[in-house]
Amino acid sequence: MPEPSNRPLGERTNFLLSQLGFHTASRFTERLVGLGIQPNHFGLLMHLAQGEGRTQQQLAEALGIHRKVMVGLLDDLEQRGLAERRRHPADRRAHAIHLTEAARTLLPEAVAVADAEEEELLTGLDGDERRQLLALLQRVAEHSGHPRGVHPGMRGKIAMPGA
Amino acid sequence: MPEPSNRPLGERTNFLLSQLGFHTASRFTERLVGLGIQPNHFGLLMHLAQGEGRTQQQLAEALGIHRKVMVGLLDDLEQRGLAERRRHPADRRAHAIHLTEAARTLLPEAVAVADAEEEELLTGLDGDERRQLLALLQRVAEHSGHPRGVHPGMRGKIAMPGA
DNA sequence: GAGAAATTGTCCTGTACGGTAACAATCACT
DNA sequence: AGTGATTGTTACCGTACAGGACAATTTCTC
Repeated sequence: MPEPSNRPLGERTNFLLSQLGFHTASRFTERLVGLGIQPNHFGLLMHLAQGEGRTQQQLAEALGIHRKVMVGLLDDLEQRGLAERRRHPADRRAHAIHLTEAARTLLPEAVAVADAEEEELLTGLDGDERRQLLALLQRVAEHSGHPRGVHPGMRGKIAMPGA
Repeated sequence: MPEPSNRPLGERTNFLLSQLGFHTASRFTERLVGLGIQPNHFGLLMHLAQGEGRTQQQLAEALGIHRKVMVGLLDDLEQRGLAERRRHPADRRAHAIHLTEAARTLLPEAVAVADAEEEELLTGLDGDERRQLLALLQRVAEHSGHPRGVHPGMRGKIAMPGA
């Protein structure tokens, strides 16, 4: 076994990733409050935007969460007027999930919030450095074995300090 | 307001940071189970290692958490035989927190776990790329305004999928 | 086709956790 | 000496998550 290194936490890539990831997520959560949704709602909406009519089960599987959680998420979205459960044309047990017009209006705003968050986070890096960082993170993410664009924190709301 | 970009989540730096940060933290949590502690315990131990005898209040302040949480953390550590509350020499209300010998044995093992986690995470990047990534993350962290080496997730255990 | 097994969405229950308020003991200031 | 502030702790409450159970339907098996 290699002997443990003496680096402080602030010089460890894994610690920095966790720290910054938590920081961004919290910030994003705060900024989304104005739109009346949470990050996991945003993730679900994004997923729905690229393919409607799927069942709750399919959605849950794609996002790596349990069906039960999807029930709650869709309850939220439906009450918020952003999604609707229609009858599934082929399976009368299942629901076909669709976005509403309101969702199509809100989604770009949420994306703009994400853009603003990213911009604020990356202040201090120039264009080249941003591209470098993005590319490196993509390589690491690729190797981590996670499905692309699926956030492991979807199983549960992201903790928001001081809220 | 700039128009929202159409990039998928997997091409957004903030999303990748959050995704990877969550991933590493979960992995670290899992790996730490063998040592009988959690990441927030680890953070506290690391902090204690570079200065014992402080009061719970001082520790809580340094780590950005509430006194009440520190009570629970120290209860855990004390029960685990890793820290002890001694009488404070100057203030009879306060406790002076010290590490035990067991902690001094365990801490390097925990650091080794962190090292192993980092190594696994960064497989796929060569030495130069690792240095680049670390430097970029440090710059971003510097600008984020967080105290160095303090994890915002200390206020609460990091969620561990599937546990 | 008829019955058995699996699937979908939902609900209920227990459990754990975070945050607020309150408390006794002690210190600091006047 | 007395009043207010500080330290550590406990009790309380509301929320969130995992597990199992459930009716309605589909799919498989014979």
